[in-house]
Amino acid sequence: MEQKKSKVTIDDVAKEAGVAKSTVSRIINNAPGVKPITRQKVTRVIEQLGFTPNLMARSLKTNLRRQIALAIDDIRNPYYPELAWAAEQVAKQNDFRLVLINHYGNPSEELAVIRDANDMHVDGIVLLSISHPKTLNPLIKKATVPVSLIGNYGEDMPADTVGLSRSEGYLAMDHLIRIGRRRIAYAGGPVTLHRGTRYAAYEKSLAASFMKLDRSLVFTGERLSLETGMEAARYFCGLKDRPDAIYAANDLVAIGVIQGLMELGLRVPEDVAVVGIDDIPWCMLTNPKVSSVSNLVAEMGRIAVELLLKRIDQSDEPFRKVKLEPRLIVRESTVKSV
Amino acid sequence: MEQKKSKVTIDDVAKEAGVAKSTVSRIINNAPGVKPITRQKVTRVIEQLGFTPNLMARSLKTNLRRQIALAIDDIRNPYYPELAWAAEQVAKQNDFRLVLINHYGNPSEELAVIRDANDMHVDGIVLLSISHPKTLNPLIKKATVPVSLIGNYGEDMPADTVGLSRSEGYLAMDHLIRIGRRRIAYAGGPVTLHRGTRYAAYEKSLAASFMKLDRSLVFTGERLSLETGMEAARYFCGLKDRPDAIYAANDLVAIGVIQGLMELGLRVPEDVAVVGIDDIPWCMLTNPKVSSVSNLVAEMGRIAVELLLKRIDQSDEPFRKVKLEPRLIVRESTVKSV
DNA sequence: CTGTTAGCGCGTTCAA
DNA sequence: TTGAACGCGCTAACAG
Repeated sequence: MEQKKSKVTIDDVAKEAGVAKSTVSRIINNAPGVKPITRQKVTRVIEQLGFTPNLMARSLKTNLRRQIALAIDDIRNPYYPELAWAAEQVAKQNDFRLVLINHYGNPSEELAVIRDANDMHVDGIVLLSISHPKTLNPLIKKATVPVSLIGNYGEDMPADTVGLSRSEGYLAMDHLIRIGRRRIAYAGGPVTLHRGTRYAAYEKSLAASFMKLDRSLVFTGERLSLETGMEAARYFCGLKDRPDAIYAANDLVAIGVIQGLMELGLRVPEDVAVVGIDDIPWCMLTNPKVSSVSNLVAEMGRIAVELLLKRIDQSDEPFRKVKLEPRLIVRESTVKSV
Repeated sequence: MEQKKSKVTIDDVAKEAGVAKSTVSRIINNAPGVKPITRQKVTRVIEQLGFTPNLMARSLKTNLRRQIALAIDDIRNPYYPELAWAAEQVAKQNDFRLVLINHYGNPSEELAVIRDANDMHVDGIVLLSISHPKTLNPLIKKATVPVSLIGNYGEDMPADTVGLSRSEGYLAMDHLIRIGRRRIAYAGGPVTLHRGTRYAAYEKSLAASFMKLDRSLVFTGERLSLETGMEAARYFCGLKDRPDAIYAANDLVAIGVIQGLMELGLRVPEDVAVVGIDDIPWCMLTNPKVSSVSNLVAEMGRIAVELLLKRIDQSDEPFRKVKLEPRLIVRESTVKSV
């Protein structure tokens, strides 16, 4: 009765059914060439004994673990639950489990994820790298399991990749310019983040519209957080020549900016239009609701896992680089609601 | 060069170093009784060959996988990232990984998690059950790995448990009553959720204050969502005798209620005070910020994992039932900001 | 202090 | 169609 921890093995089944364990093995793996009679008999015994194969032993043989890892910087970032959810969905559909790893954007931890790949019971890794260390490439090459990357990396990465066809920033900037804003400011974190593409989009968009870059309109805080946004708002309001629009490096910053502006008595979007990036769920909860650019995070998670599973299954195809088109979502922080 | 997938084994190391593999085993497990000289030599070879032990084989022997599962209903619920994060932290500190499972509050899926425990590479399960099926108890008894429960269950659950010392609802209701509100409404989902404790707190608190229960002040939607909150707001505003306070079953509902009320031209908290439960991060982003009751979700996650790891390590101690005290957090949706 | 040996539970030849 | 035997890579006795 109290055999809580005792596991019934394939041998127990074989003995009980009066067959060899290889026969049982064939049956649990749906292998052909087993007389229906035998199959039925053994199946009954399996039910009866409540046998389930020991995956550890099986993995040792097959070298397949039916698990993949999802390595992101911090699940608490509102950006990720959608991603993790989508990834887990696809994994589950294929009878894989998902191991969650937070690497905190710490370059060494990001690398450790790959290096420790074989120390984990995983058949592959979905990695979203923030810092994108230069050593990533060689490390992936040496990895014992395939890696699927989310984000935009160099073309030479030896991994399947799903990213955006162009920086979300261009859509955000285009939008601000198109609604007639002329003094557009940038609020973000260190420019190295996201490999600078979000900031680069700022400079390039300005140039493309023949607007000159005003360094005083660039605010960079420590992290992409609400606090940074609020500091940015205070900073911009202190300027003699206030911006009439702010392009924030992500929604958290955008929301902080909006709160900061409103606390200082400014109206959004009338006085200052604000646009963010990521389209996190919070965008729809604030007042005004935040215009943002969606990078289709759930879609990326889904595709990244699909690519990974495909490669685990068959690893000799050329690497695929999937590009998604970011999508502008106009809400109330840039255009007065009708 | 292109040996990406080939793994060097303990035998390779042994051969290369000219020792027996048991010696290598001792070294990688930091077992005592190895001459420093030998240890150094072998260590060098390990480095050189880039050997890392095959965990599958090790697990097969030790029956320890160094992985635990975290089963919650849906990671997209804003309530959970904190929990998942805390759980992963503790796991990582103990050199365990965390497998994420969404069971969608689906009773059968909740049960399947436990039933499939041995089909997963996990040493234990942290389970947060929403529906709390009656068959949970016997299933946990039969499980092959220990289970650690988050939430409030019966005292007879054969598992370590971390829950709250009393329903968060009492704190919320106390608060509303104490700030002088007399017509307090309830907005939530099906009363069966959370085993009804959040609604029960509503009735009991009213009774304890000698306020009579008015059925017209109880609104129950389909799910605990923003939409439900907005519907509730519209419903309550349509009443001839409007409530002056609303106790929402969770923060999502509370935020929806607030949005709904404000769209209808009511002031929060002046006309109607609103309090939620869970203290999700969003509470601090809205305007007004939402008063809520924190159930210390990160703390619960941390403790649940600690209890689980302790039991994995030593399974014969009596089950521990940890109770945490929920905490009221007063923000702007109940008391006018100073 | 180190080597030899025997499994852990399963999949997979190869014979029968 | 089935069975016997071997080995995946590792740990854990037991010798030496």
